[in-house]
Amino acid sequence: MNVKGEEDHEEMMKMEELRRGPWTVEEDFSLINYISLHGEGRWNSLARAAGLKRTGKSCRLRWLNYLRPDVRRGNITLEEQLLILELHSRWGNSWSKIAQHLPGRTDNEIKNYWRTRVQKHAKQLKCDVNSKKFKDTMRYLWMPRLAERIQAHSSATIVSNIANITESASTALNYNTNTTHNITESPQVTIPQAQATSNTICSSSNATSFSSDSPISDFAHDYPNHGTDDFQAHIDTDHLGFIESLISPSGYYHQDLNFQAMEQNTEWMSGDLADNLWNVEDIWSLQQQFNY
DNA sequence: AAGGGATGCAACCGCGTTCGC
DNA sequence: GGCGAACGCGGTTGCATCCCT
Repeated sequence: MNVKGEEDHEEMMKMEELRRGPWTVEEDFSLINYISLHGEGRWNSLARAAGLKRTGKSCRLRWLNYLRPDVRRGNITLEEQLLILELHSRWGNSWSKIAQHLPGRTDNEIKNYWRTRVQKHAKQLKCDVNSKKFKDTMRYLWMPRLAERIQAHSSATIVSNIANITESASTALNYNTNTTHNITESPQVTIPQAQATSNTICSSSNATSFSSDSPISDFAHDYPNHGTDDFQAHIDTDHLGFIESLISPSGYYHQDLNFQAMEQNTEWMSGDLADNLWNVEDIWSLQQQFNY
């Protein structure tokens, strides 16, 4: 065996010692314990020092996506869904960038959400997730509906509080539905202008007439930490301003869409969020009104 | 009850970037 | 400035679980 061969063999031996696949409780404990004592970083040496037969990469991933104390687990909330849609429309698949604006959520989690939920619906609609058709469907149907539901769920608590804040903040931010404004340090939440000149912004005639029967428990489920400092802290004022802007009559419903008829005709706005927001048949029939 | 497809998510991989020597 | 190691990101895979027949 030549020198190169020996090196390869040694590398293989090292590889054989390394564990892969799901982490055990013992491994998790070792990693948490080590990081709590010595901090994170230098992942390869950390893995060795902690006695873990894992690559540094694997340790880093396990820590960031699962073991970190501030990782927020559980269902993606309405608000988070709305934010993901908006930020994705702005930045595309920059998951880590998007994740920075969803406290406690990891890029991996957001990526998985996008792939399993959003792309699934694009597939069902037989259109590309990056197509104008799909983006418009998101923008003019899904996002306003999410915003409506968020307000319906939280009108007595969060949004009313935030609305006050937003109102005062909007002055400082020179916020209105036709401008952009800052979210934390960088995202510019653009309030869409309904296809520029060809489609004008219009109001929904009965935008607040639904979802009021949604059980309050939904809210408790979606916002398990609401009311806590932590939760309040993660509600960015500007995010809520953005949500408010999506809600008619100041929102940006497509003028050609007959939402009143749709709401009378479907049940897709009530019940479980994720499924009912995307009643494919309803959306598809509405899409015909886009005159593509 | 079983088995096969669908789904969701944790984990891995490859590659580009950053850092430190 | 060059080089290797470490880091971070987006894409992909593998597997456990769920659901339907």
